[in-house]
Amino acid sequence: MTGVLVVDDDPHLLRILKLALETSGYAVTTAVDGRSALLAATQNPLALVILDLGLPDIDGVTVIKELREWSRVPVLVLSARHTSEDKVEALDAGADDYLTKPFGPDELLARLRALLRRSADLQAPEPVVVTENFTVDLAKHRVSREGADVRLTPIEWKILEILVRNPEKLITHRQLLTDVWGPAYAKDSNYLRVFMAQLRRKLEPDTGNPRHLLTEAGIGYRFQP
Amino acid sequence: MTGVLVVDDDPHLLRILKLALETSGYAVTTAVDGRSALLAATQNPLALVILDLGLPDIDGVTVIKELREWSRVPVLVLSARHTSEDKVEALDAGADDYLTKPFGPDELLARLRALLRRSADLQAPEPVVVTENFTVDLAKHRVSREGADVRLTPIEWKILEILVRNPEKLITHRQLLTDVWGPAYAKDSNYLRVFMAQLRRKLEPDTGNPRHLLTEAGIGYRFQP
DNA sequence: CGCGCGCATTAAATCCGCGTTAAGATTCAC
DNA sequence: GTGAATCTTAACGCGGATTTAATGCGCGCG
Repeated sequence: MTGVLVVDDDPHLLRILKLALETSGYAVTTAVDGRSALLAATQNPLALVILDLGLPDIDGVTVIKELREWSRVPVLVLSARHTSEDKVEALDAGADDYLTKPFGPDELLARLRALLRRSADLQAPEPVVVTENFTVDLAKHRVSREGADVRLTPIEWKILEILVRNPEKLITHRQLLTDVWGPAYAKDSNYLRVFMAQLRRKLEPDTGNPRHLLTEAGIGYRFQP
Repeated sequence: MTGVLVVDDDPHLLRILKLALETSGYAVTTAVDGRSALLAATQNPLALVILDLGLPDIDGVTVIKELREWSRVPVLVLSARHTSEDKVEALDAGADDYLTKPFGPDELLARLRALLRRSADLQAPEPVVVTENFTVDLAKHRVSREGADVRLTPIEWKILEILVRNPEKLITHRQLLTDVWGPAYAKDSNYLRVFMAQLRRKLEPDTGNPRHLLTEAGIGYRFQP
């Protein structure tokens, strides 16, 4: 089943969209503001995001940019604003399509199909990441080591997921902190140290010499498959 | 250079589009009907097709379908028809985007960038700077020399990043100091000497005769790829 | 020729971030 | 309400990164 995240602050429109999408066979999760949208995006396996730009808490373009820091999921923008500047800004921030209200449900669904068709090309048919010591199944929210399941707490999972979704890429303290605890905690990296230690204790054979969850002193962490 | 095929039966609009695209740095080929469009698509290496639906010989949707028989090149449709049915038909035939006339050139270019960005993911996502002695991967925050990773400290990385992001450009002491240490340190260039020495020791084969990290006496430093 | 200036290089001293642990605080299930 | 799991907070030692200082080199200039 294809997972779609719909973000809109209008509960009415949200209901309609959810219904229409579910009727067409998509698995829909919803969010009503930017913060919870970004949260939901880390916690669900998504094939596409439908994003209304007019959100109560964060500017929609900012949501796109933050999402693009670590995800390439296709983003279809809805907006009441129809000037060229608005469209250019959203598209250049990382959106894939821009649909102005009011719009017909048929067109929305067709554009959605077009985006999914295009991104199906690069959908790595492997939501499972394997290392010689442990395996991570993004879709199933599961981690196992030597055949046995490893129990991860929510925060541990979230950190691991962000790192694993960006193999070999250096993820900064700032990004991890804001994605897990919110922007208010962007400075305090003590949390990270504690939880990275936990993760390594659970996943690394030798916590003193980590082979997959690497520290980049002063900057962040990196996952090495 | 990115190749774009523009198909439109209106010579005036065709000229305008060609000019706008070439100004933006694309290599443009043109066609005025469906038959020659399909022919041109077989003969040129294309990154994208801009297709007007109102063609004299073949129906535009048919053109898309025929093209899709053998090519997955992104197709951006232009059309004067703005009903849902038209859009759905074109998108489901294989188009990636549908823009109704009249449209602003800015929006067209933004949508085109969005499509190219998406399809670029499929090919080679390598924002890497290479010299004959070392390579710098900005996205992954990685530097390697002769295949082996080079460990850089945060400050070393920051300096290198600034230089590498501006190849051949002269960066002043002042700019490097303020970007790395903050405006308060804008005067003291001793820091820079120490760290440039470190960088050269790690990256240059002959630190006495640097080939890539050059000193511009009295002014600043320069990166030469 | 001697002097001063800016740069490169090195080594020592200082400082800070990291990993680690463990003790409260909080949340959640029942 | 109780207990277990999880999160927060604080403290400490270590190693590496940054800072600081000292030295040598090349060049222009008096």
